Amino acid sequence: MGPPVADGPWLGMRQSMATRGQSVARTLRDGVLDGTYKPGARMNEVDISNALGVSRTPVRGALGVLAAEGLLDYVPNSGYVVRRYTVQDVEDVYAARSVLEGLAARTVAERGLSDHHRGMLHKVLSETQALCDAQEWSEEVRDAWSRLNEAFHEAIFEAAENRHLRELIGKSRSIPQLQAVKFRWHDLDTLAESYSDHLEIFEAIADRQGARAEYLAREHVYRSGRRLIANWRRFETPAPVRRPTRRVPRAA
Amino acid sequence: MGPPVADGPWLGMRQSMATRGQSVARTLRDGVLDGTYKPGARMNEVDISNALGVSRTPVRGALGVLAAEGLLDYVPNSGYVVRRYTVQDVEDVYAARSVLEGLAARTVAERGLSDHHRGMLHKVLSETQALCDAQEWSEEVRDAWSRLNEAFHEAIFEAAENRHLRELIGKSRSIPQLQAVKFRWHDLDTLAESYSDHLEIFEAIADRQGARAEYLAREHVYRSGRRLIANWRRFETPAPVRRPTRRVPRAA
DNA sequence: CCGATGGATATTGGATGCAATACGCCTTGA
DNA sequence: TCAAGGCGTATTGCATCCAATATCCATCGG
Repeated sequence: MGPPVADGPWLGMRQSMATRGQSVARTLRDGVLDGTYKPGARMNEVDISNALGVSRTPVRGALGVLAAEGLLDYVPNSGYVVRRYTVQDVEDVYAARSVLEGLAARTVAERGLSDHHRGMLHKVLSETQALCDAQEWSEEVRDAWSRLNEAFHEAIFEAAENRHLRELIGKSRSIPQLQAVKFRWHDLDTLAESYSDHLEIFEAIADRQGARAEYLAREHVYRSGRRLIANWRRFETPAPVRRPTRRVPRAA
Repeated sequence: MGPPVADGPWLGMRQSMATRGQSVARTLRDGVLDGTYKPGARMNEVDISNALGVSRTPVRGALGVLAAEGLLDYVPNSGYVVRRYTVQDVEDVYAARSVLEGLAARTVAERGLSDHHRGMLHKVLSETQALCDAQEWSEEVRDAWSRLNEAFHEAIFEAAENRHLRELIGKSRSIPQLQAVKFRWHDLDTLAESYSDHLEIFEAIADRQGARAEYLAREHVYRSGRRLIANWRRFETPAPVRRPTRRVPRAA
């Protein structure tokens, strides 16, 4: 691990990027979102450096960025800790998300759907309906539904053509452990319910019913939030018995 | 400027903070918001280091954070540039802000005002009324009004007790040059109009009229946004004649 | 006269070493 | 037995050095 490093295929990097710093940031961000790094966990710079095969410099940069994104808490001279979202936090996030998605839906309804976005939404809805009609439930179905749900909402944000709105929604979707918790308790009934919501939202948008689209989107997100909140506690990592201690005694 | 640095009173630092990195971040953030660093300007690490009397290390950290906050654009291997907000961007921001402030107002109306927040709002409104009644207009009046406006909205966010909402609103208020542009064209009429808006919002909240509070807040922010947008172009820095070039030839 | 090409150089990216800080633990005293 | 203080050490903060990269500019070829 000398200075030049010979640029081998860095193990631990999920994808090559422009700079090591960006690469590390992406790796750590994914890790926080999917629960690899659990809420309350200390982000030790040296450990991460060793794990990713880089020096502390890009790691420090990445940690600062993730803290600015709200994924980590930073305590000067102490370090970075994965931020813990309480049930209250999740409620707050979804309250905000619901009005933002409402805005997106209304905007698209008023602006009108382009053929491109109409096609995308139609495709997503068709596939979702197929999933519903199959009347089967499995890991694969759940993942497929997760992706379709993502795609539906994503298409609406994209059609709204509001850069700032995208950034805010992105922030609202960046919750530690969210990927690990979301959809975990879903079943065929909730799938059908969500599909029906999506269909109504789409029709309202297509019919350029701005106020109705906004209301439906808000309500849809609100209900999704309720489901998530009802299950959040069950997946919470246990409370921090001791305050996040600085040093973890090594095995040796 | 040797390694130990003897910790003198660093010139250029506006306030001492826990770490140099935080201090630099705050200084640069203020500079971007108040227009000291103009949109499109390159943030040269060496120049900033020299200006602030620190090494490049904390500067680099701060730049990464500001980029994550959306104040700077980052191009790998090229550097950081102050993000340029077009009229479209400002429209987008205010579209989002209006629904977020609407949410805040509705939340407070439904939750009910604590005595503390009721007192704060009352105080702010009284002072604003005094400002209106004086029927004078000056730099000082404008600044006072700016602060009172800030305080009014801030009190409502605080009363909403929604941490995430606060973060999102904060992001929506972080626009380069905003401090330099905002309120610049205001006069006694717009002051009176805004005061009247604030009063109505307050009364709706106090009367626990959630839907009405939401509507009024949305509309109020929307109108403020219209005013800002109408004047944004006039204060825009001229278009970048050449693409943001990497190197600026020195005088020597 | 204009476009391509190859240094020269400014600037960023990253690694390393050292200083500063805070935490854990042990000692000491009552 | 428990509280207070000091020491050792892990860890972060920062400065500096070197490598990598992109831009600029001069030169060259057409």
